[in-house]
Amino acid sequence: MTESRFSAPRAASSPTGRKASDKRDRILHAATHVFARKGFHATRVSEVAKAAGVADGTIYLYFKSKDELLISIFEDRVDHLLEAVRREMEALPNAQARLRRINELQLGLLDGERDLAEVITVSLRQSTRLLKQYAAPKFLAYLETIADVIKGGQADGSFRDDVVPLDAARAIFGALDGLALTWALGPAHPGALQATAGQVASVFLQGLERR
Amino acid sequence: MTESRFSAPRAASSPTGRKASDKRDRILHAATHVFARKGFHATRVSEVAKAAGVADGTIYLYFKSKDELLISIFEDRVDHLLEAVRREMEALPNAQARLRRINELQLGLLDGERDLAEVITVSLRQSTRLLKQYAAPKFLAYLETIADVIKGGQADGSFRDDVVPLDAARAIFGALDGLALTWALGPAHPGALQATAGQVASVFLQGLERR
Amino acid sequence: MTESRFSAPRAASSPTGRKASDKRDRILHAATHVFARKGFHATRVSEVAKAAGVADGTIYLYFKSKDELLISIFEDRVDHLLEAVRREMEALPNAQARLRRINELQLGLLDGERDLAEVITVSLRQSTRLLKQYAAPKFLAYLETIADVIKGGQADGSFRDDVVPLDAARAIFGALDGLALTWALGPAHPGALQATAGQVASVFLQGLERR
Amino acid sequence: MTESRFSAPRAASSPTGRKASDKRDRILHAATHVFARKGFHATRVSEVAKAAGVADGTIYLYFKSKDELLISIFEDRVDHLLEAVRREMEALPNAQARLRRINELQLGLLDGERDLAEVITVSLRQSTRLLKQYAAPKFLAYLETIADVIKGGQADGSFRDDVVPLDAARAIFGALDGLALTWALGPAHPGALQATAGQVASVFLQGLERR
DNA sequence: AATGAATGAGAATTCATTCAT
DNA sequence: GATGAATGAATTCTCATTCAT
Repeated sequence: MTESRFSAPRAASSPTGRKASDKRDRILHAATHVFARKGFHATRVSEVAKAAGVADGTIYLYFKSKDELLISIFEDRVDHLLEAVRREMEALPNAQARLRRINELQLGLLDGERDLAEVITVSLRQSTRLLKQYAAPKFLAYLETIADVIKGGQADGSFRDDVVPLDAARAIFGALDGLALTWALGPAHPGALQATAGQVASVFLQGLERR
Repeated sequence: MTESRFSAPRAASSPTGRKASDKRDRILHAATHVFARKGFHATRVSEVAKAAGVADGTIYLYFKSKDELLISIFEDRVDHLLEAVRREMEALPNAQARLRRINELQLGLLDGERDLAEVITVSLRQSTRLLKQYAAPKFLAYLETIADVIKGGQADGSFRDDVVPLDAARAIFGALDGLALTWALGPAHPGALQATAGQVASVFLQGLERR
Repeated sequence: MTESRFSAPRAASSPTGRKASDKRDRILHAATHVFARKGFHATRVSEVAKAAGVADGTIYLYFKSKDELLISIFEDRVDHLLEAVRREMEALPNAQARLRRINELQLGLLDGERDLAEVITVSLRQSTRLLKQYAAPKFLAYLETIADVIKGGQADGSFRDDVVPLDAARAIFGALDGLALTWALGPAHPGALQATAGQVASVFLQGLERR
Repeated sequence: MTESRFSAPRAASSPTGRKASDKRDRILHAATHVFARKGFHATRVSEVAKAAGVADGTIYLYFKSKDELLISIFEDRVDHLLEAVRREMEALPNAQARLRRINELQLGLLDGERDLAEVITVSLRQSTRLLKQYAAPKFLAYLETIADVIKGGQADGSFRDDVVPLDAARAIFGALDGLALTWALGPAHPGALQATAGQVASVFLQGLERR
């Protein structure tokens, strides 16, 4: 019954069209929290609604289904990541620097956000549909961005030619995802992820280096 | 509620002396197979029964619940797998060879344990309770086995000292897991995974190499 | 709960002097159209709103509920139809001509009342409450109108005396209803129905003829 | 909770395979009764289950959906009708006798069964899917059987050539259906339907007669 | 008056589990 | 032990209706 618990303290930004997206975000945040705590399947839609302070039906105004809700958490994050990566890549001098930055960005987005990390690494795989979606356009776009960096390194002669860029991209994504998983499952150490990112980058860079 | 592991007459009884446990194994194998294909939640108990060639109710003579069935796969088989990995490690001459073998084993390329590898990769994360209660400790044990290989390599001077073994293990696990996931979900290209596995090992080995 | 027929200023108000009732009529016509197409239950209130070019909530300014909307179609329009049928009957010279005209009218071939005829045929039976409470009496009144035509034919000696007028009316209604239903459900063949209507009339007329 | 209320007093007929179809019939009868009373849409599946003395889920062992349940009532009846009509047709001397018998059979099947008549004439049209099904194979087969009788009459020169047999069949079916409808809506008069059947047949026969 | 975002009661259906045979 | 028909609790999603703007 209590209205607008998150009524957005973010000051009065734009005059119009903020309320609606507010609600979408509220649902998304609530879902991330509850999914992380109980797991996707064990969470009832009504629990998400309650946590978001909206009616059950309201969720379906913003998301087609419970599955879509989970997928949206993932895609929203990939969107941000993809945007950040694309924005920064050009400014960096070479493939090495780019790969390092990708590592930092991917882990940085989860660092300090246990719930999100848990959902991305654990709940995400609880939805068969999402799993199929794992090869979804947005995710693939991200992998291809990584692959492009590797291709760039191969083109300028600094990276080995014998690795398939897209497979390497998958391995890098997976490596970072694996770190996030164990981090999410273990005790919380804010900043720990970022620190590790440098090491992973270092190993991969040396591993990809042309001899 | 009644405890029921139904160890079953493994000695006397029938001519071959293993009839009862036969059925339990059949169910376990069938479940591993079907879970690997469709995921734990998407699989109906009746599908496991059908695949095992028994009636639905029969499953409940051997396992308390669907969850217990998944847990039993872990209890009965993951331990063996983990033990096998450790035993193999010892037999191998150096850290490089060991890391390569880890690659092969995790991707289930040998031993006909492909389904089991997939259950671990896909179904593992589908039961929150299972994940936290059973899988997490074993998962850590597995990671430590990998970490030990890396420590060994550092000790004998072939691997870099500046990487934290457990973090490297997490990254390696994640990289392989990510590849296996992509592969398990897409159309089957048996050869492709094996080739990729070799590449990943090569990258990691070069990446970990002491200069 | 509040009674609300909102008769609306039909005189003064706007330049054209019919704005408010305009909207009520628009909704009523839109509903007739959509109900005719999809049936009462399968039609969403929002679909009626869209077809009428008003907001969902606006419908509730003019009608208490979705059911009332259907009832209003009957109240506002079926009476007119029934009256029109009766008026027409009087103007026609003999029972044969009248029966032919009944055929045409019921099949909604004239007056642009096709949708209304379909609502009566299809939606009529979809609301049990509506059927029993509103439609049944009017339905009987309609049957009696047909029966009166037959009685007239018997009185002037052109129709057989051995058929019970009301039963014949029921049969005629049913025959036309059955044809309309088949026609409404299948692909539209405007000409085909008209041709069929003529045949049915012809058969019934010959069938009722006194020898 | 109470088991087997209708446990079949029909004596011990066949040794096996009677119980299951018993349950199907029980559900079918219960549904006919409840649908007739409350209408199809207003009836909850759980109400049918309760009336049949089975669990909600049991209904889905015998019928795919609530819609299928309604359709099955109709189709079972059409099956009986079709079978009876086909069995008898050959033995009858001419098209006139056949058409008379069809009339009797169609109405006779409903006479004395108010619930069934109400479901067939009213509830049947409450399901959009069923309406589509109105052109379903079984129903069409029945119409074609009637049409064949008419064709036969045209072939031997006793019926008019200018009517389309299938349209005439629809009109005849509709006429009988219309009689059943008003009978179902009005007060109960057992035997009334059968009596009327003769009149309708007489009108149609004279109407179809070649001059 | 008009809007349409939000509501939340309500219902069909699924499927793990049981138990009479 | 084995069966599989029957169970019924549990849950997503829909959609008529409301009401703040």
